[in-house]
Amino acid sequence: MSKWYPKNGRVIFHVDMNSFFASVEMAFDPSLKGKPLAIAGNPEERRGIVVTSSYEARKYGVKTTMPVGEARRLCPDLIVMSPTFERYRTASKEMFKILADVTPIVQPVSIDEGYMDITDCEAQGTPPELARYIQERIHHELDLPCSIGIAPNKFLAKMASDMKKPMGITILRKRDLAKKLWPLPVEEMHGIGEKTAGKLHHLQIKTVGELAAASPLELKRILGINGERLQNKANGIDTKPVDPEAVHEFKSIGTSTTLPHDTTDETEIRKVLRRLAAKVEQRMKNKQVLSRNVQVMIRYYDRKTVTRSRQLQDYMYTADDIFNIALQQFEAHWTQEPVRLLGVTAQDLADKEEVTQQLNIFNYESYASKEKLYDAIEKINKKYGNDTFKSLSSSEQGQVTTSFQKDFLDDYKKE
DNA sequence: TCTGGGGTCCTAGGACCC
DNA sequence: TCTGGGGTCCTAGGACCC
Repeated sequence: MSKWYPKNGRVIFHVDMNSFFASVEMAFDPSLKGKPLAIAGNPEERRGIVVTSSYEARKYGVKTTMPVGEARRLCPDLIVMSPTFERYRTASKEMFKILADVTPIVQPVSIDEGYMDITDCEAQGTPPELARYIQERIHHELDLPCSIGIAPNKFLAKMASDMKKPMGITILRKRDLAKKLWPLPVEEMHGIGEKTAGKLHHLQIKTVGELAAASPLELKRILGINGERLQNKANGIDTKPVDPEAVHEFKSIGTSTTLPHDTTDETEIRKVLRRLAAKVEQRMKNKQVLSRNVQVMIRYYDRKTVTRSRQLQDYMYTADDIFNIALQQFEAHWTQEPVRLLGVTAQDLADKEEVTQQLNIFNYESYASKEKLYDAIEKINKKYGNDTFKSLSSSEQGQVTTSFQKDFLDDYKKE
């Protein structure tokens, strides 16, 4: 067992659910099992692309992001279903519960995959035994297939989980690199997409092994700092820890929608923006965060896409605020050309609790006198409209005072 | 029937301050 | 009158991933 748990090394798992959405639907309705199934948006609303497909469908060449029409041509018996996200979220939670039974060091990276650091799980068995245990529990309890990669770091674990699907368990050690990793084409490496692969091909770098051995200066020239990182990964070097907290650290909350038809109708656009803003508000409320930056995204009929954002002085979260800023940004930058897609994103997020706490010193109790408070309310109403302040909860009142806090604090100190 | 919707990270230029 | 260099913030866009 000791060979598995090196003193200075780590043992990392990457757990990857196989064709997750399709598998969840099959677990929910077993009559779908063994059939070619695709989860896709509604073609009538121009959202008709394949999100996930079952292995049976993949045999026909059905692939993710393929338009439904094309998928049907390739596979006439294809069953096409709309996604039911509630089901996927529930299954995902159950899956992560099973992982958490093994170790608290679990980092979810998306709805259907996550990393685990099992270095300190020696008492529970060898890594292959543990992987088998996790895979079987997910299979028996949730009726879902997954693949697991076992490696000394996250990158290699990720590459490993990809090597055997479905229901694979793959060990990728440093000493296996030459045989298992280096022969792969660069575009199969996590972190290398179409553009980067193109640039590498230009330098006659076709395989991961060639990337590992390439000139660091050349790589830096064409890829910048990313060149060094990719080369390190190609050499099996990745020091990023499994971070269980990462999932709580949101950077943005956004939503977007492709319109059923391209439009230049401002009334319609306003309606859509309002709806998107309401959705963002709801999701911010669920996560208890405030935002200080709103971005609007406009995709035109020709798929040309622009984003315009605005940084604010104060944190906000209401649909009205989000909508007003988004609309203002839209109106300031729209070229009048037909719009295909609209998006609204709240950025520069902060924990509501933390912001409120910071503001607590500016709440009623802090003011030297009632007069001081009335004075503050008057100022706020003047800026935001009469009775605005009264209609807010105390924590919201705290937020509203942000922009005045400096004044107040100065006055307060004077007394 | 051409190409959805949710994100993260990085870069680069301009404004502004010292 | 001409003019450096560092740091930070803001904004827009690109690349990538699932």
